Amino acid sequence: MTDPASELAQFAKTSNAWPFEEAKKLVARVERTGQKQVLFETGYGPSGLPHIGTFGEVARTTMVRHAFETLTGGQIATRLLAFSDDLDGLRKVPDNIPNKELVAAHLGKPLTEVPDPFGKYPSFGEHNNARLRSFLDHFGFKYEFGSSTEYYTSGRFDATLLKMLARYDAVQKIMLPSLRAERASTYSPFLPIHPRTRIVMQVALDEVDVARGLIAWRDPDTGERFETPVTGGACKLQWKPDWAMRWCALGVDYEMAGKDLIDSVKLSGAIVRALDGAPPEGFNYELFLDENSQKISKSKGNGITIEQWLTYASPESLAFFMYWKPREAKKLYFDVIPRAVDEYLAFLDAYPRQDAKNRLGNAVWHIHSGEPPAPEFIAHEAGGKGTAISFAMLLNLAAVANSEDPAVLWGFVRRYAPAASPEKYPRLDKMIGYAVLYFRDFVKPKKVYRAADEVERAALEQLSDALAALPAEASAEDIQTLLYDIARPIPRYQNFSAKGATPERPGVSNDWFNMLYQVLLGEDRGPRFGSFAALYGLDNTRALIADALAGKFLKTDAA
RNA sequence: GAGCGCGUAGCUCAGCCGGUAGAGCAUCUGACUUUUAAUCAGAGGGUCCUGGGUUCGAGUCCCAGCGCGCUCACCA
Repeated sequence: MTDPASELAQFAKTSNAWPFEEAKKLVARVERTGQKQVLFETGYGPSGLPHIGTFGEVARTTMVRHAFETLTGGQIATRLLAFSDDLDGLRKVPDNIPNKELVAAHLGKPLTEVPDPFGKYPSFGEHNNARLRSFLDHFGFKYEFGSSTEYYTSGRFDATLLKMLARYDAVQKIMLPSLRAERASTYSPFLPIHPRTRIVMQVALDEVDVARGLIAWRDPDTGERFETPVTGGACKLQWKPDWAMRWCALGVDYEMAGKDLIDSVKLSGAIVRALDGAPPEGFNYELFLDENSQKISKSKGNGITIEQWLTYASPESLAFFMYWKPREAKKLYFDVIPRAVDEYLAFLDAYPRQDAKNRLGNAVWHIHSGEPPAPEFIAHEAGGKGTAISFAMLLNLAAVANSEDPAVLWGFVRRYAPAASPEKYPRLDKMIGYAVLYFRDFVKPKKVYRAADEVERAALEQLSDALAALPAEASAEDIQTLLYDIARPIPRYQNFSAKGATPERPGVSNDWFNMLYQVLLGEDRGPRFGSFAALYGLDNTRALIADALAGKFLKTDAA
């Protein structure tokens, strides 16, 4: 019998799309170990809010997960653990929170012991965990949430923690060469939580007592000596040993990380082996860069936020951005949005025409977990084949129409396809909404308007008066005729070589229309002006002329 | 110092398992002239960073180099 799932799996085996390449590593791992389940992990540091990188990591990991399920025909169970390192000590007060003094009084304590500055949760850590979960839920990711504090205190890590204590020397042998001398002298993989101040202590160890499962250390301020069990949440691990311990204790099979963590992955992997475990599969993706080609970091606040992206484009376009070439450094800034949208649409457009093998290499297959929606085609005439309307086209349209009103853009779309409507094309409708916002914020400010000279000024005033005399319901054709009649007597715009032109009734040259675009719209090209005025409204058009003549659009180079 | 990535038309980039070098934009030519460009037809444009190697054959694979960018080496 031909099981479609296994047929797909056969094609998947030869696919070189990166999620399959990644998933194949996991298939080899499963074949090696005979395990019946695969665990994916993504990490999260709850000292900040979830951001675009968090989205990228979960989205990409989900793509690998789905590729793996396809390769194995669903025979191996998969889990995705979104793990929050909320036992980590708070290092500094974030800028973007209220009640900073409240939080500042608890610096150094585990995030789950710092009060919530928003006053909604028992702790700051729990607040941010909740934000992470609602963030991931909002995008519909399937995952399980894990809290470091909960895992530590419940004893789930105890066995591995004791093992690390027993292998203390081996761990130090791995870690110390990676550190500078002054840091190495006090380095300990175990960070005891001070029993009185609750601060996560970074102190040199006095003694390692494997038999009793304890470490001994001294308070640097008072000199007082403490003995702390490494188990039960009394003690946390430095992050590289922590990562390794977690991989080992939970049996993590896959975790990806940015290229800034390449060395950390190596060190943590070595520690896992020292604990007789096997490090997970994974790969290093390139970092996102801001407009100046600098690494995007949450603390710097450069680049673009996920909210900003979603103001101007769909979540699918962002998922596409995450899919596309994860190993290449990419600028993550506003100007990449239109292209991401259009490439996504192009792949969506191609998908129905592709055979199974090519579909598996198509980004939209990975973005939509194997079930991309049908593309929306706008047909020029009933029964026509239709074309997909691109974001670039809409931006161009918004620019030449000079409009932030979706209804005006819809008017132009209907000129092309009379049967189109927001109800019939909901995704196009959304895209039009995105386009007008993008136009308003990024295109319009860069428009260059030209000042009208005396002849142009007179002609525009004449045009404005003539428009005022037209009935409000004047058709595009009526307006177009008016435009020609206004320009015809003006020598500058006369064109005697035009078809049907006579010396008594000259044609009108393109210069007339070009002037309208340059002075009124700040563009070298534009829509058929009669149609524009009809859609835009006669009063609005007159106001536009008045504003242009008043010099309101001219850049004042006051600097 | 170490690591990662990139280098293909004027610009932005594609190029899959090695088989005569591609697209969009830009440029140029032509068509259309109560016309709009969200149009139609066509053209030009390349030392695929350099040098070696493998191969019947290399933009593609391997080695070395050059250039550009980023990251790490304190914390996560």
